[in-house]
Amino acid sequence: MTDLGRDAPASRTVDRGASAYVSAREVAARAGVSRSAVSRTFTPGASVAEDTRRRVLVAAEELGYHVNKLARGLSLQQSGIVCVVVSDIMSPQMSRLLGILTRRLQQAGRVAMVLSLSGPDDDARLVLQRAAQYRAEATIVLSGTPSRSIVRSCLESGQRLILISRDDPETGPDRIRLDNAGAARAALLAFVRGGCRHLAVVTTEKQTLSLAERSAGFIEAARAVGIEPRIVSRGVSTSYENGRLAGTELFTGERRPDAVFCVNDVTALGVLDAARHDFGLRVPEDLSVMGFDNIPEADWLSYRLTTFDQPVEDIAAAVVQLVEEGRDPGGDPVSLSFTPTLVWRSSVRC
Amino acid sequence: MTDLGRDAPASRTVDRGASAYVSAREVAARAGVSRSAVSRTFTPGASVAEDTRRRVLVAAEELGYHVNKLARGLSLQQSGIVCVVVSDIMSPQMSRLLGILTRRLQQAGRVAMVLSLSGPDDDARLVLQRAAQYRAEATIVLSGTPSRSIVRSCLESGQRLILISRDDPETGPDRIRLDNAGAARAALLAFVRGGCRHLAVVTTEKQTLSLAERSAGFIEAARAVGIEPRIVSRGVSTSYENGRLAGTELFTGERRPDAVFCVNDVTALGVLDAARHDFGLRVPEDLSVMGFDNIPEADWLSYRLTTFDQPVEDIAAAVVQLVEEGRDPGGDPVSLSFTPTLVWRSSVRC
DNA sequence: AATGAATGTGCACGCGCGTGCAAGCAATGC
DNA sequence: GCATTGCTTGCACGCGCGTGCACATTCATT
Repeated sequence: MTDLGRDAPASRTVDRGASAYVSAREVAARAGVSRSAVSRTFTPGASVAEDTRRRVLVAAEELGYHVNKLARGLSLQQSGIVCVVVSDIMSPQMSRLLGILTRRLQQAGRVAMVLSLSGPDDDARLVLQRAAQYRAEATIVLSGTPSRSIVRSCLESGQRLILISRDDPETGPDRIRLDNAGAARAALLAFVRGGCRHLAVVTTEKQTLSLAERSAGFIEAARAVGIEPRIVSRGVSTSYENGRLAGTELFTGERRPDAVFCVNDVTALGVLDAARHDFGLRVPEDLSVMGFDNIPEADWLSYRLTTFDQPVEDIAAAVVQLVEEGRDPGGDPVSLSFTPTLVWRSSVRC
Repeated sequence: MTDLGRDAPASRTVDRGASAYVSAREVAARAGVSRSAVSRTFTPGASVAEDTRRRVLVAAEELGYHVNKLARGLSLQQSGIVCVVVSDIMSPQMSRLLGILTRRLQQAGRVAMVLSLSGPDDDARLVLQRAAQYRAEATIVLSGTPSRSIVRSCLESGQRLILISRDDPETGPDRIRLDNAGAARAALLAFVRGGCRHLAVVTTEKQTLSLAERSAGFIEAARAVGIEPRIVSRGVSTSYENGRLAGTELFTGERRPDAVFCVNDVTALGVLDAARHDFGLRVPEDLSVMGFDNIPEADWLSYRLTTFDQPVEDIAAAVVQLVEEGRDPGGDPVSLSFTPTLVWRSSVRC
């Protein structure tokens, strides 16, 4: 009565040295119940007698049993896996978003699978294919701009796609966006109010949607008040080094600007350092610099960069909610927009 | 002869709005072959006639089929999933390592599942449990210090554990370590050669193995040459803010140190900023500061921090190799050690 | 023409799990 | 005493896949 079926008549594949995970059948054998009972014990809401439940739990504990979520996902058709596509994890802003996202997904009972996008657009397809192979409940694209055909084929093959600050608005996937143009207008307004007239904008040669919106928004707003800003784009990615190079270019010639709007904090810090250390400019007396993202470094004493904060927590929360809701097949794709808030520090004259 | 079995008599579950992924059976029906043929087409090295192979590929393409790696993993007993346990993704060093790691894992045909460790040690168990549930081929622990009992129970339940700079050497899992003590000795030597005699070390109250080794190594080395360094530990985590606070404490009193060794770059930058901006000290004339990790920010113009570079690429490569090799059941756990290299910049007098 | 080898294909099983269905059992109502 | 109800439990099936085995087919060889 105590413990029958002591020796597990489980299977013949017992001696697998590597990854010898315990299966429910072995637990069942040890607990002297059927495998169904084990399964029910670990299924919330299933009907199991308190006695058997306890016996199963004891046996599971002793054997070190863990439900196989892969198999469970197979029958339930939901893996619990959410893929997150990123290219530059190292960048402070991306790692911030990624961190918050994984944490929240985890709290929601999901798990984040991070897919790195190495270089060109081409492997966007490979990465998304990977996501499909693991039957991701949703795929969140933080970096890279999958071509429209790729996006369509993903959607057709049953994948759930959530683009964050990616692509143009007319395609099919759910989208989360930032009011970049509005922020850029606010930036211009701040510069003008501070008395700056010689404006410049620093961006990169290869622009993503976000970056393009920011620079274009700034340029438009400037023109609307009769100012034609200088535009400097350096390098492919928004790095500190490219920011410094852009700054060097800006400050070398004659018409030195008195205010620079950077599409990105890291770039802005590069510009800032070039101004101070390479050209001996005083910020904000000689020069105002504004960034975007509000990365932690922007608050450091050496910089105190005025910038726009992305509501990362809200964005992550929205994404998780989208994932949890699921997607109704016929329904229109969701499109959410968030507003960055200006964080005043001391890199802009006011 | 062209295409028989046109309408897929697949299953009754066709109308699943959400995540309607295509299965091999439907592809088989469309291509007019058996499901085995489809399976073999996507299995490297399996025997398929060129003709059927093409037909299958066409059908798969049309239907948007992707092999279900969950199911494949179920029968092959290898999921391709590698879990990476991290707590502070936001920190530059962690995100650097994580980025390289995910990329290399991906190149090796694996996929990284990131598990965030929220706060206390307690949920280390929950997180590792999660890894087991997804039948991770290996679990790489970058943050958090799972208690020995947790580690043992993980190993017993068949999990493959790789600890990076974690735990003490006597437990069972594979380990990758850094020669922190050696680096600390080199740091001291550099200070002494630079003529510094009033030394200090900045660390945190809650130390991980790495941090403890660094501070202890420095202290020992200092005592070996007859110097008793001041020790300041601030806060729980190694953050910029805690570094700044530690710096404030160091520079406020009488016996101001002329050299500070920080267990961490981010902390060092906080100390540096406190020294320069809050106390008007000149670096390196009045004060030498050394950090650890060589994060990108350390190379920025405002800091130019002398620090130790972790061979992140090598570490990641070693981890991937460990994962690929598998673990022979009886064999001793692997233990690898790497050596950080001193990167000279201009925050230390020489 | 007959035989052997070689190649390709389908069948059926198992991987670990959830669950509908029916059978078992105890408790309750008449 | 019997019928009814409610709760457990085991059986059996399917989720999507890889693969051993047997069979069909083709081709070269004797």
